[in-house]
Amino acid sequence: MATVSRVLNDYPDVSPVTRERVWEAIRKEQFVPDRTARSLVTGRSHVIGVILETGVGHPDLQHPFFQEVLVGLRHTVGSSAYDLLLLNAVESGNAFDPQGYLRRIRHHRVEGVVLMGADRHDPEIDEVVRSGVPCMAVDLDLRGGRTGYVMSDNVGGAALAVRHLHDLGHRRIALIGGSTDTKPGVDRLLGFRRELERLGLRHRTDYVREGDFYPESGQVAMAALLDLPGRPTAVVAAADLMAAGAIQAIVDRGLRVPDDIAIVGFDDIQIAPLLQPSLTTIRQDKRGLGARAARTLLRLIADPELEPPVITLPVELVVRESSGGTVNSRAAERRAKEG
Amino acid sequence: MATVSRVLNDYPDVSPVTRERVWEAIRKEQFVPDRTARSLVTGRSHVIGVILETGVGHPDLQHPFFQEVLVGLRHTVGSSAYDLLLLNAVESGNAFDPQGYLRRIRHHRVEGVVLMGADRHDPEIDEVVRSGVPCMAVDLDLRGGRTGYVMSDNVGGAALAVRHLHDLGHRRIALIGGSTDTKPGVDRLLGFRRELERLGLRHRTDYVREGDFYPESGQVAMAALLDLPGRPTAVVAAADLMAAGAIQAIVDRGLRVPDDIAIVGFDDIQIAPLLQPSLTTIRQDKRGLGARAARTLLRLIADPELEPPVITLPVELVVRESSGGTVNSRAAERRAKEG
DNA sequence: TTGTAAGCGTTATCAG
DNA sequence: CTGATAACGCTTACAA
Repeated sequence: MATVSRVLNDYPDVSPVTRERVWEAIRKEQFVPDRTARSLVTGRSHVIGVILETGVGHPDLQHPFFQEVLVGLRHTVGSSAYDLLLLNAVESGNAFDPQGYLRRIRHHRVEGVVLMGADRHDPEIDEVVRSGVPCMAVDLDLRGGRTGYVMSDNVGGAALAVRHLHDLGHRRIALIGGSTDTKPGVDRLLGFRRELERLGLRHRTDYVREGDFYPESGQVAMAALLDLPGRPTAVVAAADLMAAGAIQAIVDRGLRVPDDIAIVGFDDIQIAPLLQPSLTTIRQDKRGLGARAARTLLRLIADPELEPPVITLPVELVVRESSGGTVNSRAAERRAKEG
Repeated sequence: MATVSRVLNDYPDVSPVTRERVWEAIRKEQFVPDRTARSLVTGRSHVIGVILETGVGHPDLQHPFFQEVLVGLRHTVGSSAYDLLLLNAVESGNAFDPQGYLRRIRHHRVEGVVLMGADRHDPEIDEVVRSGVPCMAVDLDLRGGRTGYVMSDNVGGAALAVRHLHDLGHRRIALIGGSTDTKPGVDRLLGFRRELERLGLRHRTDYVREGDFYPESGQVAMAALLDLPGRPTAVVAAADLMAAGAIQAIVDRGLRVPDDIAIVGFDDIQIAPLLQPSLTTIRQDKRGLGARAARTLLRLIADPELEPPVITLPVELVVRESSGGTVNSRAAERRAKEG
């Protein structure tokens, strides 16, 4: 029995002959080691938990951004010996079953947790972070003894978007920002402001609207911007979905993108190139975020001494039609003159 | 010890006083029952596996359709005492760790499996189906002693799309079908053909193209259709993403939707209303598919005698701009005359 | 109604 | 190098 265990775990102190005999038997019996029993004694589970907050209105699992992050996660985790457990926030009916995240984590002996789309101030999340279980957050600035995070260069990305529009001759640039409850929301706003300043453009507070990363909010914000006296000629949206909503609002008014209003999005989700017009956007390396979070988490699990890092991934401007950046810049010059 | 167990499991034979004392202690100690230990003795894990095939090119987790199904799954499973384990297809580096699905399932003592986006002829999938573990497939016609499936009324949906276009006056209707390797692909083709026949329309084989449910294939197929002598005036795409690709192809030629070509999609994914023009489509109840699969699976797990069912969910025509169905039907009459 | 004791399938610790 | 044996934390007879 013990020898079988040794063979299974690749321990060196087994004679080649015995080893082969054991493998033989394992194959013949179709033997699969039982994870539960092993977990019981080792304390390890080979399971990584994923917390992806499920609001009633906006299950974040549904936001294309997180889906792509999840793909990266899955891929990286999959090539290790771990599996992903989707931790549900929903309460169970049964009284003894763990309800909170932390309880579920302990229950399943989850070895590490990836946190996405969760509320930074949720006490449950706090509990998890403090628990000492290794955690990596994505797009969420959570820190702790065993908790780090991965995030795109949101400040730089927003600045990039502004600069691009400025280069195209735009001077009246507005922002449909993300929720300022979130770090990405705050950082994109910051990058937007800074670049405006750096370029010597006037900063109009009525040119800044706050959305929630989803289409409707982009549509509403855009409608408001269009009502402004001296409406903007260009808009940076802090998420592609909001950009899509904004385009809707523009088209609804009988205006055109990019001729009347230029749009730059953020994320470069799968459908960005499929929109009409195709969306100029700041590309986040979504899979990279997932992969990086996973890789770091695995290291955090393996090495208890490792200091949880804060990782920033670069972003990239992808020029398509919605900014008018692909056509010749005759119009740009005109706009620049108009100020 | 045993008494604690009894309290935890809500057994009746515990005095109210003792029961309360135990709960008290549990709360005080922040005690969380260990799932691994319990699993070891009960043989149950409270874990449902999810197989979502990850091709290199098209991780299906990335298809919006499956994402929404997953939301439904998660929600339903979450309100029971189960958690979802994402089973990775990727092989692990470690020799003893389970590689195939079935091994991973046994390894984790997964109680039931939801199958999505997998290849019907994959021997690994076959293994799982034959294993006797309760399974429910979504959009996949897998049957077995303990395996059933849930699927939309694809035949009816395709027919609905054709009829809608016919009602609008179209007579030259083409199909960008899904992969005929898949049941939905076959069924949508079938529905398309049948309805054409029923309406007494001629069936042109060059009006039927096969795609793979992703945008590029829609674009390619549409380009081919546009090259046809006597090109169609309307196209049914067997997936919204393909419809989006088709619209691209049309716009690229300087043609317009729906004026030159009307389009109807399939799925009603999140971004369908955000496309320009917004997409007329056949709505699948994606969350319903997930929820139904989950509910049925839970029953299958609870009752070993239960015959695994085949469930069909109704679909619904959602009229938006891309079919020209929202505008007045002057054009429709004209087209009808032209035949 | 409660406590005692025997497993569940592994790994880890010891002798041999 | 290999075979016993004791945990791991829980459930479940079985006794008390």
